[in-house]
Amino acid sequence: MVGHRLGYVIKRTQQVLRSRMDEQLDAVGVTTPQYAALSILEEDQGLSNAELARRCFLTPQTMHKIIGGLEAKRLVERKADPSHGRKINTLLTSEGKKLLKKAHKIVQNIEGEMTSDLTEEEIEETRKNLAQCIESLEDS
Amino acid sequence: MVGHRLGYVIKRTQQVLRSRMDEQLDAVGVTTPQYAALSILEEDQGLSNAELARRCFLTPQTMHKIIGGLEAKRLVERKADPSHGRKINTLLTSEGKKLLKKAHKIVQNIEGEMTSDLTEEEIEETRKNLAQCIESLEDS
DNA sequence: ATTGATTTATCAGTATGCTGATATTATATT
DNA sequence: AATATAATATCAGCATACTGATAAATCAAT
Repeated sequence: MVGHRLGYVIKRTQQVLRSRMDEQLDAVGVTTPQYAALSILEEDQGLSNAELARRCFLTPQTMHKIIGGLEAKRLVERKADPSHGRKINTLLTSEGKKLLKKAHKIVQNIEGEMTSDLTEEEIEETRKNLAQCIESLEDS
Repeated sequence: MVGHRLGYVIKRTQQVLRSRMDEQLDAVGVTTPQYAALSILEEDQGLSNAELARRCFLTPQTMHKIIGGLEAKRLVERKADPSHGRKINTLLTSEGKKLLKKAHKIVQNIEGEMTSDLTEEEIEETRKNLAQCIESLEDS
């Protein structure tokens, strides 16, 4: 039976988590990937599309579309890099910053729900083991 | 920092796992969701589109497209249910069955790589904790 | 038996996420 | 300085994966 494999459980967990996030982030009008991009921009204002894509582990083409959506909603704005003829820097607008505060609360809440029946040790153990899985997959 | 949260690590693990699967399943000509659908069909021949969607936790609309792709590759065939005027049952072709055997080996191999630096106890612990996460999210 | 609710298949539209392709700018090499 | 390499932006196309909508068949309940 396929449902017993660790890979299956990882996939299913991500799927349910993503579903909850999309559901509840809808209240502030963004999707989960859009939230992720905004969060990275909050840590590092003015990243280019290519840099943002690398931070989110996405292709530049995918990130280009995500930024397009955020721009249409006026949550980010793009300005040509003064010291570079090709880079276009992306910046959070004040609306974007405001929205992000609400979004963070929503996501923290979901994460809290998710781990509500685990001890701190169990959470840390799981995090550590999954990090090891990532490393092993990347080395292979 | 966002990179420290359990939800982030779950997402990243699933992303790398999916990437390895897409990469290596390409050798037999299927995508990861197509492989998943074929695997369910192997356990239960002749499921309808709606039933298959529920088993894979996908919408019927999404599954409809996936089956369409598999049908075009002659890995499955669809036959009207004799005792039902609307259901269309999906069955693995002999090519589908043959391909699935190779695909299973590929996926088992990747899963083995992924967990190669974990003990059986760590794998079981991780599986159990993630299953708890799913339950908590579903209850919320 | 007719009505009403559910199930199923499937069309259309949007948002990811990928590969492939192209053009432009920067950078490194000679 | 000229050329090759790399980085960046962005177009197009395909495969998921979602919601919304519609039509047809089944089932439940009077």
